[in-house]
Amino acid sequence: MTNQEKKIRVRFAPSPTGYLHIGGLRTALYNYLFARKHEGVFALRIEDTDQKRFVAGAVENLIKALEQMGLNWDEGVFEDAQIQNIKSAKKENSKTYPGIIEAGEFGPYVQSERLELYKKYAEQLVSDGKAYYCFCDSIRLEEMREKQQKEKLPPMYDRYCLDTLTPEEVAKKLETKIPVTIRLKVPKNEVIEFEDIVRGKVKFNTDNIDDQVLFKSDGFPTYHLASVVDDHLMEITQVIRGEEWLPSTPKHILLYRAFGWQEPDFAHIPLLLNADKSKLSKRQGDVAVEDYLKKGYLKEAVINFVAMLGWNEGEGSVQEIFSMEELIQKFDLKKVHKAGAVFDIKKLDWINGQYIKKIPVEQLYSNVIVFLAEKDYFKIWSAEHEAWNETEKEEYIKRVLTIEQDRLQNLSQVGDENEFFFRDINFDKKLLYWKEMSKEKLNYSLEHSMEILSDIDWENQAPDIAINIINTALNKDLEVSNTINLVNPELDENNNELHKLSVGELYWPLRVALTGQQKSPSPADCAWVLGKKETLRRIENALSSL
RNA sequence: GGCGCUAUCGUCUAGUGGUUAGGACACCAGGUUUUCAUCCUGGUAACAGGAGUCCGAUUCUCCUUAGCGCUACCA
Repeated sequence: MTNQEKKIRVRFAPSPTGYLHIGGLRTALYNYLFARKHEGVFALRIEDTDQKRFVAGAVENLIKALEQMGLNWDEGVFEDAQIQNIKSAKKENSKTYPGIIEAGEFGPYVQSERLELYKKYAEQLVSDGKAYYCFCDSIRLEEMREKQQKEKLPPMYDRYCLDTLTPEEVAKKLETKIPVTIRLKVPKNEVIEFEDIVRGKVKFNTDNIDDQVLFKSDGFPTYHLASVVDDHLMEITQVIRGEEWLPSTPKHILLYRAFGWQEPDFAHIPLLLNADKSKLSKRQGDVAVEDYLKKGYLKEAVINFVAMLGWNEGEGSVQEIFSMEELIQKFDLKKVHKAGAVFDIKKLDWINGQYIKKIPVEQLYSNVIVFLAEKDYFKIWSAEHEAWNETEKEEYIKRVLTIEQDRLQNLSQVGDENEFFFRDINFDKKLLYWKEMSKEKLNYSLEHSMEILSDIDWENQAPDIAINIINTALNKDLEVSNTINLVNPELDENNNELHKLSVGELYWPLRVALTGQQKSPSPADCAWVLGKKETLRRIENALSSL
């Protein structure tokens, strides 16, 4: 039976190193889409076989981020809150991670809880003559490699322990508790060929493959052994993973063969790249999914963006925006690209804007609030600032705006590290306006922002003006009663007119809701002056008044 | 160094043995806009190079080049 004919089972198997990498998200997404499309199972397994890299809370972070992005999985590791939705009858608390629950028939799903298993299989390979014990220490290995490099030879294990040790010597050494590893005995001059779903035929000669360590002296397996054993035991049918694993795939195939197991299908998806085409890294921007969420990107937009990096439906399609349902329906591993894709944040911004336009106004208000609150620059709603009195706030505002002015004047000197700051407050446009504005005008908006906000009879004025403004924003064609519905979705949940309000238009109702005025500083700035509590109160009040 | 993968506008990509090589982002220009995360119209811009197969190659083959990945008791 081919893997395609079996019940489709795929997995995302991250190693918990702190956070969910954006590239990891895409790998998880492709697995998820493939599983859902074929009505298969999507599992989450934790590959924590490197003790040195242990990071507290990483597993929890991973689960949380995946959950936040709307990728739900069927078996593997879960957090408490998710577990009621999981069908599997078998649920157990993780032995290593407090608060983590493992559900599914193929557990444990945490590799550090499967050590005995790997040991058993590694030893089986030794007794079958497919692997061997190695007692070489790191010093010898290092010297060996140095020598090989000097001689311009590929650095590979020289089989010292296989070639020189007699079975008796091995047995003796085993008893003495000298650190020992188990290495795969890679056959000589054999061609390993396999059909990769995205790349087609790929060939490797075993002469270039090192006798990989399978089982480490600390009692943990390496990735190679653990993933092969687990994928087989968990009945994984397609291994969908990053391209960086392509060179080690022949090792894995050798392992499947040594065990006499059927290989899964492999799909090696292209890398995500920095602007300079190197593998996407922390150095050149955010790589953690949670960072993007924090900046106000919508999860739908991030998913949409990441899905299109290396895949599209082809056939001349010009569609750019896909819902998760559409992605599931249209996703095809064969349409995944071979070449890496540069992660271009500008396109994400645009996609995000498309999604912002679609979401209901009411939700958008809260989104704006979140967005404002998360601005790096306007760190205004911390406990510290909430406690400030008006004078302190004014002082602070003036100070910040002065800095802003300086920054504007020195725009050309600002380096890449401030890109985020400028993007967030749309500096290109702001710069133009400010350049044109006279000093007095600038002062006007500064000094009067406080005045406006304190003087107006906001309670009475705001609602009327809001209706007017919104009417204007909507091309003046709509009845006032309609408009009320637009702004208060609860009155008519099916009112899709809501979607007609554009992002820009949102600023007007928001301004009026906050200030009761048609002319005022930016709503963003007003919200900042008012503080989070008051801002929310005024928005709610405006909504209910309508 | 060795092995492998990859190669269409700046970026994400569509596409074909014969096309004005299409779309989107970005960019530029113009317009719209009561400042803001508005909108509209238009424009610039690509088949890495060289052989071969063919009447014809961006498309098929080979080579070169470039980029990237891997080359650990990391994953």
